[in-house]
Amino acid sequence: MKEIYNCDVGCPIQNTLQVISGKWKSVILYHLFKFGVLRFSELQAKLPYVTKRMLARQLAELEEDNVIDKKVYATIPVKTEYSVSEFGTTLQPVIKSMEIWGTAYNDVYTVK
Amino acid sequence: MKEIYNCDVGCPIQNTLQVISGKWKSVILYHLFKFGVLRFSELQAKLPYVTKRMLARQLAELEEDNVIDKKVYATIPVKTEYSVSEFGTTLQPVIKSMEIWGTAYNDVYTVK
DNA sequence: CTGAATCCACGTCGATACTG
DNA sequence: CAGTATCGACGTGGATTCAG
Repeated sequence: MKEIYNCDVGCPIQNTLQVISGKWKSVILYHLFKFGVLRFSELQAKLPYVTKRMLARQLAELEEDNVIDKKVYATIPVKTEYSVSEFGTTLQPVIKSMEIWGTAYNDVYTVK
Repeated sequence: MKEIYNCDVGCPIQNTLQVISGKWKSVILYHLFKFGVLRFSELQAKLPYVTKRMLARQLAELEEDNVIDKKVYATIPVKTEYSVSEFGTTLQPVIKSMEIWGTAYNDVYTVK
């Protein structure tokens, strides 16, 4: 978590944005929900347009917010596994609704 | 719309992000869903931490994407009204799920 | 393989002032 | 009232390199 967007008028949306805003977080969560457990390199493959650096940063933030779990195997070479945490699963309806909308209106923005 | 996030692996989330990403868009939509029609100054009051400049920009983008409608009354002084468009209402489930989550986990990020 | 660290270009955003 | 224009500070993100 980096900052708190204040919004005195009472805006629950802000809370949600705190967790899933960030350029790629919701996409990462989408894939983790879909596949359960993914390694770093597997996530990279699924997000070809995200740099390693950015992916690492977004994952770190998600982990910091306890949305995902990270398991590191001290093998050589190292191997890591990411999965949605118990807390993170509460976000499933949000991601799901985004998926549904994005699927239904898939054609809206395919052409520039 | 500013750019297309490419994601060959088939990611409907990206489509949704195209429309509701942007720092304050989902919050704006949340308020518009809630109140139906809002003037510029009313939106400003509901988003005290957003500058006029940013609010105007986000509204312009939402309008450009046909998510909201803008009605200008050529009175003196000028008066504008914003409301969710017919297309924009399809986003209601997404915003709603964000609202539900943010309400349920309201306490998660109230303390730094 | 999975990152973290450094450097730097670029865009974003806030503050301020201005217009119709 | 509802914006737009300009400027400057700041953060973000990409490329590259290094490390465990």
